[in-house]
Amino acid sequence: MDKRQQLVVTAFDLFYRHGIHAVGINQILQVSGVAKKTLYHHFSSKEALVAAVVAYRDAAYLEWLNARLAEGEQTVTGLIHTLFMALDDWFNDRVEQLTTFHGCFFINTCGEYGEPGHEIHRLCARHKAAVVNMLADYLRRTGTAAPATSRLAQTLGLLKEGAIVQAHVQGEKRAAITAGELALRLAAD
Amino acid sequence: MDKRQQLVVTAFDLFYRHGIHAVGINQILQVSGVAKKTLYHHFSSKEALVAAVVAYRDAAYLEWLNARLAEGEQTVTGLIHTLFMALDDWFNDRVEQLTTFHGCFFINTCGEYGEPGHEIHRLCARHKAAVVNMLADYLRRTGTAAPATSRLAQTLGLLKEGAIVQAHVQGEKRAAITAGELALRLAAD
DNA sequence: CAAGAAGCAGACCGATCTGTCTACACACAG
DNA sequence: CTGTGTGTAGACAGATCGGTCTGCTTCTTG
Repeated sequence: MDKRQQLVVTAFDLFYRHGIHAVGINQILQVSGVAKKTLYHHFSSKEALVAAVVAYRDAAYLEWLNARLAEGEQTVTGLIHTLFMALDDWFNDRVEQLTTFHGCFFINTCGEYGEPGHEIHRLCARHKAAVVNMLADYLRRTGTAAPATSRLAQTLGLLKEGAIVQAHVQGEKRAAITAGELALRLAAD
Repeated sequence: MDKRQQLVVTAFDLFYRHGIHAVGINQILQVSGVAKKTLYHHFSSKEALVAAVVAYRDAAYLEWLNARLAEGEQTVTGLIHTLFMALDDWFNDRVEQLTTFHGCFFINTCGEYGEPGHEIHRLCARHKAAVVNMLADYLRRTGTAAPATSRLAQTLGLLKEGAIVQAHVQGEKRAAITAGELALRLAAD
């Protein structure tokens, strides 16, 4: 793994656990064992590193979710079941790929970059849109009618965010199961 | 307004807008026009101030929500309608009492204090539990059966968190309306 | 071989961080 | 009258912040 990747992975780990503004550059350097000069060779500023970390998590999360959805049954109910079982695995730390659950990195990050116009905030918004798009794609493949897919994908997204927040803030680790049952009831109409 | 309250209100405003770790003590002092000695007279540390700010927002939010729910129709569907209309007002900045919408302060704060054992995190969890309890209380008064009330209150809580996240991260200001429709469909069963 | 990219350690910069302290002012209760 | 509580302004301390820079090494590539 090259130094750039080492920095991004280490920074993600620390940012995810403690928040972005709570973690200093020097801490990232110490943990990753990379020299300061090297960091500023790859990134023009801390914020550029933050952007790279968001992009890294974006790619990792979408890859994981896509793999999970692809291996499930390709029906509407099958997809919903697969989605919320995947979330349940995540909440209960059965996915090494995503590291220990500390809520949604993108939601947490938007808490620190609250202005909707900020670049970091926009990257987070784009991630959430990408997730809903992915869900819509899978729904479309099941043969659901077009207007219903995007509406259902939005609904699943809303339930997913709600479950993540309840799992993180309240420690309600069964939130994915609950949300999945709600989703099935809503999709039945 | 005494100096202690001035500090808390100013700190909340800055924390809510920019995040907690991004705002320094000196900035709070400058904006509030309070002396540093006075701050440390009332609070033993920045974290003690943070705790007071969380408690302040907790009280303010619960008071607002309670007032809104009380003036609505006391039926299940009436309550759901009232709840999500209130959220819609919040998301679209029609509630001066809550200041400009920047997502949920408690969710944002949990992003910065990710460890579930941390005192600040626990205060946020308690707030979320208090909201669900309030919803359950109102549902109970409509004459709904006991086991159904707590389940429905949890569901409403999940939809509420999902709507808040979508409204903040995605800028989807209609999220409360969407979530309200879902809630009505779920409650109809 | 030469050049440049990528790496190291860490000194250094000015700014800012949380928190302490001095010195003084005013109000109010015993 | 005299302490106590609440307040002011701001110097100060020690640590840490993001970021720059020097000097040196190693690898790769034209």
